[in-house]
Amino acid sequence: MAQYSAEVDGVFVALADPTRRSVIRRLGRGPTSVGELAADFPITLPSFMKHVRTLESNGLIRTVKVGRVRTCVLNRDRLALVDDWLAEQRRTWEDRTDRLESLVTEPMEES
Amino acid sequence: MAQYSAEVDGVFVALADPTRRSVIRRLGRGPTSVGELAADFPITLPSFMKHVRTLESNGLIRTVKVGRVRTCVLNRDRLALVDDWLAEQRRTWEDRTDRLESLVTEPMEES
DNA sequence: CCGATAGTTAGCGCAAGGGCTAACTATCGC
DNA sequence: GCGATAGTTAGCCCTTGCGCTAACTATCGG
Repeated sequence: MAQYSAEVDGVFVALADPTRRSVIRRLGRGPTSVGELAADFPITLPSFMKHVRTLESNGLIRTVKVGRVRTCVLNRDRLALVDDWLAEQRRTWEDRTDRLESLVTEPMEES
Repeated sequence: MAQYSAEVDGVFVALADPTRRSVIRRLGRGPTSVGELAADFPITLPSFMKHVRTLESNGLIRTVKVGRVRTCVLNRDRLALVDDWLAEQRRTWEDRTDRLESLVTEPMEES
């Protein structure tokens, strides 16, 4: 039961927000300043910064401030945790026969 | 900007909770009744049911009630959305050179 | 039919999440 | 040095999420 990994949890929590997922996508194209990133979203800078902090504190991005500009960089390694999690799922369900599945495969009316 | 897919969003939101991820893992081993699932967690049944509903309404599991027992089944297809999302990330960042990355690769002191 | 079992419904409490404004700090450019 | 630019801090609001109890419904078993 359980197997609570705070790391994995943090990553999933960070990815649960569409704004943050968009930031990740954007950063896939290369490092970008906070201001430039924020311009894509209809929220205020302070609100946006919270997302940046969340992403950073969960390890999905790194940021560096040079002068007055903070630049964000994607941390791909961390996304791999999601991959690992998915892989583990697959491993689990490949280990078993699917006989029982058929019992409920055809969707019936909800009670 | 954006590309808001409610489906993808729902899946990530559902996966953001450790209890729900554990349920997914468990269901990887085969269909299981609500009661049996709930026994693994230190929360009350009604609380647990909310997680089940969340998983179901986001398409990660299906459930069928037979007599007084509700049985849950994993819906693997839905997990594939996560896979797709990750694949898209990789596609994006494979399309570019990594020159800029080095600028910030060595962690500096936080401001 | 009656008690036990398996979920369900209703409603409540509280902490966290995501948004905002206002006001402040720290460069940069000239 | 001064104004504009780029973040940052502080504090507030409101909704949502996740947990709980209490009480109810609906099988199942005998």
